[in-house]
Amino acid sequence: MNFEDVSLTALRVFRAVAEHGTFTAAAASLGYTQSAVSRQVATIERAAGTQLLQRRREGVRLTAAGLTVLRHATVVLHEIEATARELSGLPPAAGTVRLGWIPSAGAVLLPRALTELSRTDPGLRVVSREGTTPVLVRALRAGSLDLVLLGSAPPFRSPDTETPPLVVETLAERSLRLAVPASHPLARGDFVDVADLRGQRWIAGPSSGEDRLMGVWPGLDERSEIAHTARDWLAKLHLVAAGLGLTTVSAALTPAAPDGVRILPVRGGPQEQRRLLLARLDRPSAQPVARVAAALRAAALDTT
Amino acid sequence: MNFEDVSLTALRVFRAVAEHGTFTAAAASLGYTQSAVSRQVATIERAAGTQLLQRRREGVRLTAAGLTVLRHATVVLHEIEATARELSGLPPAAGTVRLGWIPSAGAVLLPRALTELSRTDPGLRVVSREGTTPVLVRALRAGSLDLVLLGSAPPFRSPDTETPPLVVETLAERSLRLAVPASHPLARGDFVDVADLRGQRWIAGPSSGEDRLMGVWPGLDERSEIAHTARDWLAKLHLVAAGLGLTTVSAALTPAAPDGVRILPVRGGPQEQRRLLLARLDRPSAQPVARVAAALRAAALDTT
DNA sequence: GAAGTTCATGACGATTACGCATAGCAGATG
DNA sequence: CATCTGCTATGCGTAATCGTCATGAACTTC
Repeated sequence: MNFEDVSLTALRVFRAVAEHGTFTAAAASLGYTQSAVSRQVATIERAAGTQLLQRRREGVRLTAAGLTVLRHATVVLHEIEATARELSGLPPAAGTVRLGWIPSAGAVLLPRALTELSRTDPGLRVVSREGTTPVLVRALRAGSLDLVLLGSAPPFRSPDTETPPLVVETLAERSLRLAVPASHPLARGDFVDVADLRGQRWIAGPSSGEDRLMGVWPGLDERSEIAHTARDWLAKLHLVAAGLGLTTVSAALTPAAPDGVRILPVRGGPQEQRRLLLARLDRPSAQPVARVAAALRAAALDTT
Repeated sequence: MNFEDVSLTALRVFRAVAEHGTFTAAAASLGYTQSAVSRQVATIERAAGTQLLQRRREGVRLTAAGLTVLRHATVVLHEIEATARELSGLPPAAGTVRLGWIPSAGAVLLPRALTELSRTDPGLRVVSREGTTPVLVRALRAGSLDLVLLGSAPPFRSPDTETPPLVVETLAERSLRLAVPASHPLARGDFVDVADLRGQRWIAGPSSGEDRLMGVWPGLDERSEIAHTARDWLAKLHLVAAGLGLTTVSAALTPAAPDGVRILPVRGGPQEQRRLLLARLDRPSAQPVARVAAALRAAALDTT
């Protein structure tokens, strides 16, 4: 079987798998069973004559050939969708930009950039969605997002190691700060000393994988007590406001801190920097995408 | 049924129909029966929700929607083929240019341009094929040719009236000439007077459609005797050499005239001009295509 | 070692796609 | 006017394909 005999269905299934990272999730997103996905992937791999996916316990990873297929598949499927749109008389819909963002970019940068955009480019339509870094990166590679806002911590590795590499731009570099209840003794000054952080109670992020101490000040070698874990920033900050613990927060979130929470720098330890990244594919960006990127860049400068 | 549900097979069939102009010819080129083609076209039209082809007695003609679909289909199919090539480890094969030409461009211009190209761009591969104007234009639109050499006579209408229009460039404008046997009384001078053309025997081209007098000097209102009809230039010119008749020929063919044939201008009538055109789609041309176009342009100037 | 992931696969029913044969239609030809 | 020769459309039977269900195998986590 030749690759030219693949079906569009197989390409769609493959794209969904690439985007969601597992057969099961892809199946759910398509309304198929996992079995159907498995067969379609087997078929397309037979057609390609090579493995396109490395099966690993936690899901799949694209091989080099898989990336090649994905690159072409996104073009093909996009073209089909564009044909359908044109035939139904709709405009080319080239004005819509799809943006992905991590939660910590959603409270300040995103609304500012979008507000500004709606003033300067009222014709531009932006649809956005939140997600974790791996989810957003996969969606970007699968062609279902045009731009992605990501975070990065030292040693500032690239968000993925695939080829071709993503085009990544640093929008801002901010120091990591501490969210402290206004009523807390530590909140009296304009900064906190790292020595005072031992023995505090912490509100951590969801313990996902390696960086399981997200939310706890880095480098505290003593066993820190994690009192609560939460993913949502509003919840985290209100837990802090209620005096239930401390948490780390990017300086960029300062303007969004609710009453009862102070965002303070920490002195005495190594500089803890966090970067906000804007990533896209290495294809030439359409003009509306470039406008949104520019607005995000401007908004990031604004919040300095 | 939505257009997004079309199959690649349907797109391929549709492209073949657009290229060959009839269901039957498309079926033959694909190794299908006419029945299968008819069904696939019906399916894709149902998916598109509109007629894509006007059925006429002599074949089909694309509607506006049909052109839209064709445009996208060529992209999609090209992308699939590129994927197949990449997966089999071959280079992107971006160095191959597909050129179409009408017979009168094949004897002089084509070999000159290709010889020159093989000297200046040895890495460039050109595959070419001969065809009639409508066949070549359809093949160009269907994406199976990159460049097409065409002829044009007054009133120099565009080779087709579809949208988007083809990008057409005039490579040369030559006067129409007369091929005369060297032994013929008319061959004594350096030109022929139009008055002497009455009552001659002619070697015409195949009587296809409107321009059924191709080969006979235009404007001879009397009934001219067509002694032979031939499509092939070598045959035509050797029929002339054997004294079996006269025929018209573009001045560009002069260097290719065999012994026993003189190519002479005709005086006394209106100027009969013929243009050699180079046509391509309105998409931006890849660099190798531009090289070939440049070589053709240069060769056309050379043969002035 | 039990439970919960992951992907793979045999069996089955519904759909689809093809070729064959034939019908319908319009212009050319005698 | 009848026939012939292009063209496309369609009824029918067969063979391949696709998706679900149910189950299995490999592996991590508790």
